[in-house]
Amino acid sequence: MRSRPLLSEGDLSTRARIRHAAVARFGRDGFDASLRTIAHDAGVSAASVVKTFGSKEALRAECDEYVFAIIRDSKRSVIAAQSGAPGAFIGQLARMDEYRPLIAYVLRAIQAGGDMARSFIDHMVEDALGYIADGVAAGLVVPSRDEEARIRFLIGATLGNLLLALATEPDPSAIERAEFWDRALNALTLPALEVYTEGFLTDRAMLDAYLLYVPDPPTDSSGVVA
Amino acid sequence: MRSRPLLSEGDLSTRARIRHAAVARFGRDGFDASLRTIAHDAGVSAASVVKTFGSKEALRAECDEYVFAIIRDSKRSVIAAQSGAPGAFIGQLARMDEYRPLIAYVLRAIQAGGDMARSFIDHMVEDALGYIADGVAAGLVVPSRDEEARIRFLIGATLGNLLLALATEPDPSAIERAEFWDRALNALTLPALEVYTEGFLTDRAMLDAYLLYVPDPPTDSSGVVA
DNA sequence: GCCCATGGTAAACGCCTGTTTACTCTGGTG
DNA sequence: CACCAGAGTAAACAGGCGTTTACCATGGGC
Repeated sequence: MRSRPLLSEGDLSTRARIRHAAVARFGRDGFDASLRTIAHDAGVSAASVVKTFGSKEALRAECDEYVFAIIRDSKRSVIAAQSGAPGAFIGQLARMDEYRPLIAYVLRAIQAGGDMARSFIDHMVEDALGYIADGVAAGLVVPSRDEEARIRFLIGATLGNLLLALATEPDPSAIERAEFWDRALNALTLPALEVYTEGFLTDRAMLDAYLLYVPDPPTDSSGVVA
Repeated sequence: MRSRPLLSEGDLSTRARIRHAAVARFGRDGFDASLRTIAHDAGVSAASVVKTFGSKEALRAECDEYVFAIIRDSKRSVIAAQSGAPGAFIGQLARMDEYRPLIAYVLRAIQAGGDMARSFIDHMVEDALGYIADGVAAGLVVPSRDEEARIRFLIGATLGNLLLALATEPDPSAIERAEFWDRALNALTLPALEVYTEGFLTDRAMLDAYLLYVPDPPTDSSGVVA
């Protein structure tokens, strides 16, 4: 019910101002960003950050929760656009000025790994399992021998390519600008649509050989085949 | 012409022993690993590392060069297996005990970004441009409207998925064990072969809409479309 | 008018980092 | 033997980090 639900700079409590600065700075520079830098961004002292949140780890946890919640909500808004590849909604959000810092934060969190990365990806997988099943039922999507493994692969392809774009970008401030995301997403869209629509290999030799080698698609959750 | 050309533990000069320890430790823990840890692994003092290499940055540079050179050479050995997706040879190498620390190192370097990551990926792209063109000419590979963009996407899909597996692995020592790579690679192989062989979307609507929206495939090297 | 809770800070603390300094040991040479 | 070059190290150093401590201001309740 807030009039400007995301990152508004002006009339915020100290706590919210620090959190805002932390999300932006973590997204820009990664989680090695120092408390003093964040404090400076927020216009307070480093001691004040610790006094407000208890510790850097607690600040990080609150940022995680904050960003995660907003992204989760926003997914419902753009869920109509979820007809494409799993993970593509990240790209849609990154094109919106107000969501861009949050997407940067999410990518940094995935890059850093840990529980946050795992649970975020798991959440995307669970989401995708639903609407991909719908796509298959509607005849829009080719069925797979292991739906979850395919979804993890496709999400990994999208996120992984974005991660690579992030890691190989020389200018650390580029991640804040729309131009960076336009460039990264445009480079991805055509080849992804090509490969997903027209395939990449013309004959089935490799797939059939692998299917022969591996007796059956796995039934456990990890997609591991013996 | 060395009898054991890669990482042999025993009869090495101090310089080689430190470099060996550094490659292994950087690959396991990333480049934040401390000089003291590496020195301890190599059985020397931290001062000795600096005295031998000049600085941590110089040690890192020598490790980069060393690993890069070996991977580059080894690619020629497994080039017969390069019939599959771009970047897949990384997976082949990771299954070999002697190359596994080097692959871990490369992934950490890509994760860390910077010049090393860029030049390594560029090198893979250049390689793939050649043999994918052959595949297209032989009728084994579907042609693309922008070959380089497709290759970057496919390489990013493979490397990105491995990066995600690395980042979401809770046990930091798992990366040294064959089981981790088997798990990660097995989870990737089936869905990749499926999508590359059978496609993912059944109709051309999205691709055609995008092709209509974007006037022409780009001719510049970056794959950027306006 | 007093007083205490609240919110904030400057300065210091302890720890870890890469690096430097001063020193010791060892082995080969004139 | 004398001696010097090279390899190696322990200990100290400077700087950055997250965090703690002691302190200051401000403002509402008795």
